[in-house]
Parts: sequence; structure tokens; C-alpha cells
Amino acid sequence: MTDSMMTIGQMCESYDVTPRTLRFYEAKELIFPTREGQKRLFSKSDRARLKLILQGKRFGFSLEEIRQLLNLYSLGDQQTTQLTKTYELAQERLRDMEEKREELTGAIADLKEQLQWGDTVLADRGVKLAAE
Amino acid sequence: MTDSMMTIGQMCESYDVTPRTLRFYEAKELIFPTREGQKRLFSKSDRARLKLILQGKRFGFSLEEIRQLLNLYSLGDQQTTQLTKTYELAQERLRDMEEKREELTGAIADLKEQLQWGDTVLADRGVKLAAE
DNA sequence: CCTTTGGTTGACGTTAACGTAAACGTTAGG
DNA sequence: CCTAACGTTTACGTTAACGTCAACCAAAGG
Repeated sequence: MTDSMMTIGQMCESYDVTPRTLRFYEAKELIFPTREGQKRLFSKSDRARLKLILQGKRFGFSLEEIRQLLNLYSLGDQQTTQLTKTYELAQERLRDMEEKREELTGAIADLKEQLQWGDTVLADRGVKLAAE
Repeated sequence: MTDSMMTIGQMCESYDVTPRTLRFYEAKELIFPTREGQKRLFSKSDRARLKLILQGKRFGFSLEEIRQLLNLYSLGDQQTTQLTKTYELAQERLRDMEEKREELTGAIADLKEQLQWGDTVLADRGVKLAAE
């Protein structure tokens, strides 16, 4: 029942990325596809990691930052020291993300206010907007 | 009382950016410092815009995306058509940001869970963590 | 007058994150 | 057997967002 494996083409289809991107991520040790002969096979784990990568990118994290975070999600066997470092790094990232969320909340509020302003200005000029 | 003007050095100090960055942003038409002779002078408006730029960058927006958003915050005189477009673009961005916030919320929850897991693992190994 | 201090304009260098093209292997169908 | 379809490696190209360096100007202080 090794049907959980996917070829590179299927991966590209599923996650809307190019082969180049997947090979690049492998080279950067973000994912670890196995080989069947020459060809790459992507496991469920690879897919989970890819999801996190794409998510991380949306938040403006660099691939290197993401790579470190990813380790947190697969810390079965590591030595305790390494694990502790990873753990602390993740805490930092968490603070990062919570801070970003705060900021984002504020920015959204600001933007909404501006939009309201735009509303009235456009209304004053007699422009009808598409009802949301 | 034109004391609201700041030199490039003061700007760098205040916002922790390099002169190069500010000149670059000017070249990209993100900010519009005036000149006193040769030297750039940054107004309150420039500062507000810079703040938004730096904020936007933290959320992973490109400078080009930011440039377009910035227009929303200074739409005094524009023609109505242009204004409408800007307005709609801003709505899109807003949806973007709210979506990002959602995602971020989820990601934070996930990460917290993982950290809890790390907690117990480390505890099992007898590692004492710095009390938060 | 001379030298800091702070600013200027090019112009080339750099890093991240891929894109793109060349040249090749390997099944599967007609 | 030929040729698509799908995959591979190697290597150079590209874009964004600045960094870095050289050569220069100008006001202010000793």
C-alpha cells in the first residue's frame, strides 16, 4: 500500500509548483523525496512539509527560516541539545508570528478605515460600487 | 515651522534603514522627498509612507504591491476612474490580509501544539527549560 | 585654509529563489 | 521501431531589493 507516494508531476499538479521548485527545495534540504531508480517519489511527509513551506512563504519567511522550523515537525530522533535549540528557535518564531498577527490586525483596521474614506469620496462623486 | 522635515540621516536613525534604501525607494516612487539644494528632505507624509512600506514588507508584500497600496493613502486629487481602481485594488489586498490572518492564526495554533509536544519530550529527557 | 561630517550620483556586486534551455534516459502506445 | 510523455542533471539567466565603492560637492568648525 505504498500508494501514498507521488511523482513529481502529480506534486506540481496538486500544489501548483514547478518541477524546478521541487528539485530546488530538495537541494536546499527542505524535502527529502526518495528514489525509484532515477525518479523522485514524494511521501506524505514531503507533502506536509511542502504545505508548510508554501504557507511560510506567504508570511514572508525565507526558505532558510522555514527549513529550521520544519525540523520542529520531525524531531523524533535528534540529540537533546539539538532538540533544545530547535525548540527555542520555534518559540522565537512563534513570538514572531504572534507579533505579526497583531500588526496585521492593526493594518487591516487602518486599511478598512481608508476604504470607508474612499467610499464616501466615491459616493460624493456619484460613483456606484458593486455591492459586495 | 517646517521642522517636520527630516534629513536622510535622521530618517535612517529613526527607522533603522540605510540611505541606500531610502534613495532606492525614491527611485521606485514609493516616497517623494523634496530637495533643499541637492539634499533630500523627508516630510511627515514620507515618513508615514515609509512606515507602511516597512510594515508591508514584514507581511511579505513586494515593493510593487506596496506602491499601489500606498496610493490609497494619498488619493486626494486623482481622477475618479483611477481612484476607483485603486479602491478596488485595496479591497483585494484587504481580503488578502484577512486571509493571511486566518492562516496565521492556524499556523500559530499548530506551532503551539508542536511546542507542547516538544515540552513533554524534553521533560521526559530530564531537560529543564528556562521559565518563560 | 584644511579637514570633518553629511550628503550626492553613478555603477557594479550580491543573495535568494527560482526560470530556462540543452542534452539525455525510460517506459508506453501505435 | 519510432516517438511522445515524463523524468533526469548541469549550467547559465533573471528579478527583486538592496550593498558597496568611487568620486564628488558643501557647509561648519578649528
